Amino acid sequence: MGPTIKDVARRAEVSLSTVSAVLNGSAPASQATRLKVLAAVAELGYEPNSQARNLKRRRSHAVGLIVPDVLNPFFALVAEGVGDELRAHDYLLVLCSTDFDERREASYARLLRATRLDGIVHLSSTGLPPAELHELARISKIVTVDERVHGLAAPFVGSDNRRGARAAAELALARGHRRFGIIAGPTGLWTAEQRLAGYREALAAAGIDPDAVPTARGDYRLESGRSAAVELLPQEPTVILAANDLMAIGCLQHALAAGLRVPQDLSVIGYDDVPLATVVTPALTTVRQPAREMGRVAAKLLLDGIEEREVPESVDLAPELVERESLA
Amino acid sequence: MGPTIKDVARRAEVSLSTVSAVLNGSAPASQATRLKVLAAVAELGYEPNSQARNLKRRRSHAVGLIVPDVLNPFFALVAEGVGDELRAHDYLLVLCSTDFDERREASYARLLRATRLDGIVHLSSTGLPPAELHELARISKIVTVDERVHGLAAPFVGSDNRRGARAAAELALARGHRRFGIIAGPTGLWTAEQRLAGYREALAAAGIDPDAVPTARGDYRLESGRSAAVELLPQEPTVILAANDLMAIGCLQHALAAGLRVPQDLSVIGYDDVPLATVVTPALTTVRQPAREMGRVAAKLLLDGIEEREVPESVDLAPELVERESLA
DNA sequence: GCATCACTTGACACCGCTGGCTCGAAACGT
DNA sequence: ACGTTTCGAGCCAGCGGTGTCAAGTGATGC
Repeated sequence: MGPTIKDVARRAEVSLSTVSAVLNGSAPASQATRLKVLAAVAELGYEPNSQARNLKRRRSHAVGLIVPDVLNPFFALVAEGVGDELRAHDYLLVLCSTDFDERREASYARLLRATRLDGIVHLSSTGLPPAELHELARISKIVTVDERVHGLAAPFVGSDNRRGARAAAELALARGHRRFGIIAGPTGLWTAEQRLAGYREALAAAGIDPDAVPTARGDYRLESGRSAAVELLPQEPTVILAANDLMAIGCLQHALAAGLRVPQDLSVIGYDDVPLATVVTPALTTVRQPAREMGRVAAKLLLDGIEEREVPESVDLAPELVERESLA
Repeated sequence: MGPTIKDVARRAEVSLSTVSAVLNGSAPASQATRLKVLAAVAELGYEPNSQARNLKRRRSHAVGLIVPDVLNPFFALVAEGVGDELRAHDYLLVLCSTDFDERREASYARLLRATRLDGIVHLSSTGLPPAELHELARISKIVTVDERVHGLAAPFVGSDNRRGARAAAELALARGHRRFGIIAGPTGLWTAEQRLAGYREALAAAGIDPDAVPTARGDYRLESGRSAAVELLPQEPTVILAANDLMAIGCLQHALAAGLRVPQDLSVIGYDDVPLATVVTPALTTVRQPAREMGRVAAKLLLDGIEEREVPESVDLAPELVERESLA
């Protein structure tokens, strides 16, 4: 075992509390004692045991991040943002990847509850988290990101998905497209519904009946974009609006494989602007969500809450259209 | 605050230690008391405070993962593997993303040292970690993954990079290629050097002088693959061997942009087999590293070490050639 | 009916650190 | 010169558990 505060006290020939006081600056100390203590700390290579400190202070100086899947670059970006903010404040990040599995999420919620984390950043994949999470939320600070969660009274950080989607549709309209196809996200997910609503709103405003637009549902994963394309292409749209980039790319691949030229024969617009969007050919025109920033802000809100500062009910970041090559 | 073991004891009308004994099974208890205790736990919704338990037991039931960048899908896969294994044993995962910055790595090492984690999984980006990490390694269990670390006496989990690279080069040779270009990884990195050695070995065995093969260095990132391509293409190779997929893709993009057809005019072989490899067009022929498995094994080794079981010095997983479309 | 034994149960001393409170001494005021 | 304030340092009681150890219980055997 490493040296304890007791060893330091003995070595510096002062009492335990004096060492503690010097190290935390929690009580005044004379220059002489301070020096003695610091010298002893250095000689011993003493490092305070944060378990003991946390127990006493009833804090853990750590926050959990519940996320469906770190392989998804959007989530990974959010995670990075959260991590950046936490590191800046010397908080630890406990990563919980649920792999879209509700049972795992529940078991994590239990684990985190026992762990007495100071707070949780929650990124839902279902919009309807298990009962355990509500339980956790009652005793722990929590903030939700990106996906609104039903019945969870927690600060929310996201972007205006409806507006972003509307902008995407309007751009396509402005380019002269009239034959649309839509790949929506999973039913019940707030982001998915908002984006769909945004698309439909813009189309309706341009005099196109949204109900007449071929619409397929995907699950936000690449593969589901492919299947959606299979469904949509026979209707011969000139542009497909996809609720996220991964599905847009799946769609793109299927279209390419089917011999269509993109964007000449078919245009595709994604959503999120994940790094991947620039590496596919043609590079994806999409709506940028400031994912890293969302993570950062969420962490900041959480830290504010933990340190009993005022926290806004919700903060919305602005989505931003980014034009690349997949729209003609 | 939530209920403590004291509250449970009072409610069940037994002593503190009885509750503890029942909950941990550390001492025999009659069926009757057990039931009383369990009932009280359920009624109160009691959850043991793991901070207190950890302090007493001198364990944290958490391990740290030091990784350069979770956005890199290879690292993310390793992280998933580590996370899977840890979750199965109810260990927490503390994520430390260093963003390739040695100062950050050092500051994480200090933070982790104070935190008394049970162990560390370390994935180096430099092969030469800061002094703080060596310090940390002295007092903490640690296992390294993928990248060998100089002067760190810790179990290692990786794959045989030399063999994988040789296999890639041999495949190209078998397809009749004679004009090679190589994009190597950063100097000083074990994986990079091993892969380069593997390529050269195979070429030499086929009677090609490795020193005469145009070779560029990249930093494992996509952009560096592009610049390497700029350097290499004028030499008119028919195939380029890249030390990882990201650089291979960068190279691919540049080649495509320069009007070359892949694989007809130029073949490209990557390394790692990240998920991205299948989404680019043409899909990348590459050498698969079992990243998730590596993470899982590393975590397993670490857990074994923590629980004082026998741990092998090093475990090597087998790389595997995966043929797709980028090789003609 | 009483001693013995196997089994339970409860008291208590920590784990390492914090912080309120007390105490002594020096510095100040009148 | 004495009482009062001030400030630095030490004592000690926790934080919420765990696990050892000794005492207590009921059942059993003679």
